[in-house]
Amino acid sequence: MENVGTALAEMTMPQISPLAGEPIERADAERLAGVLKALADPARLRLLSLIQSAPEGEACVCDLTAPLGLSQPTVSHHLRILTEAGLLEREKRGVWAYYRLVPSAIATIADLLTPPRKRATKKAR
Amino acid sequence: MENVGTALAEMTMPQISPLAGEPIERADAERLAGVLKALADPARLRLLSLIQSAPEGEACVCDLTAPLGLSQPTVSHHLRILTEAGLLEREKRGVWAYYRLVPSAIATIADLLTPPRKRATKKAR
DNA sequence: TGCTGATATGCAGGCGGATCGATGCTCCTG
DNA sequence: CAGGAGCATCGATCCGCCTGCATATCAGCA
Repeated sequence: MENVGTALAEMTMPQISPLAGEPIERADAERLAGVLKALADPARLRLLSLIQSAPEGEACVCDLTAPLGLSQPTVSHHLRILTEAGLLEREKRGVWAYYRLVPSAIATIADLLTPPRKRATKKAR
Repeated sequence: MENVGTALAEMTMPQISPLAGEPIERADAERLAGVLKALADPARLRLLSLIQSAPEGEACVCDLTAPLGLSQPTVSHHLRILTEAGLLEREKRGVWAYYRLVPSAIATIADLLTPPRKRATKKAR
């Protein structure tokens, strides 16, 4: 799984809804599962939460290792996975790498999981 | 991970939002990750989709093995995981076991993932 | 009661992933 | 330019999980 971020974009376009009327295809299921796999980890959920609640909505690696209780390589690893999933964006300023979350990405996932009833016509939001 | 279904219920009550104002705790992150792990599998996503799109919104194991291309024990295994996660409910009628999905469960997850903007009320917990 | 069909469970192989220590790379600073 | 700090990558280890085969369990039926 190299670049799931594009996979998320591809799912957003045709507006695939796993819980809509028709069964999803194997490829779509694998794409969505890939993004969900990135979310389905306690450390990564806490990372997203920590970054979102940071002062400017952004945080660098050195700010995240301590609260998580994980080593710096491990934190970098998780941030990499979240970034490749399209959930985080990375901006390097000087020696620091600042991460902030991509709001539309998570909103898209929430949308995909929302039962069809609530998804009125098409592109909500 | 024995009973994630109750975990989802516990998360629903205090209305934990991983992307709300405050960072989530380790235990909450693990509970949510547990439910997301149940979702983060192509076979299980397709199972949910197949069951939802079935005639009466329900399906038995024998109807699901063929479309998935997986063995019957494997399908039973996945259905078990989804059921323990609180995403499916099982009803045994005669020799068959009918599965249907719990709408509120997935709606809850989608809600938890929805960015804080849309969730006006700030439950201080 | 004995048989058959539908499901569930046990067991084992194999793969992917989470983690850490060591190391390399880049940029700032003196 | 040399040293140091912040991060990413590499290699290795350990654990969990997906899968199938074999088997057990249960309900209906002759």
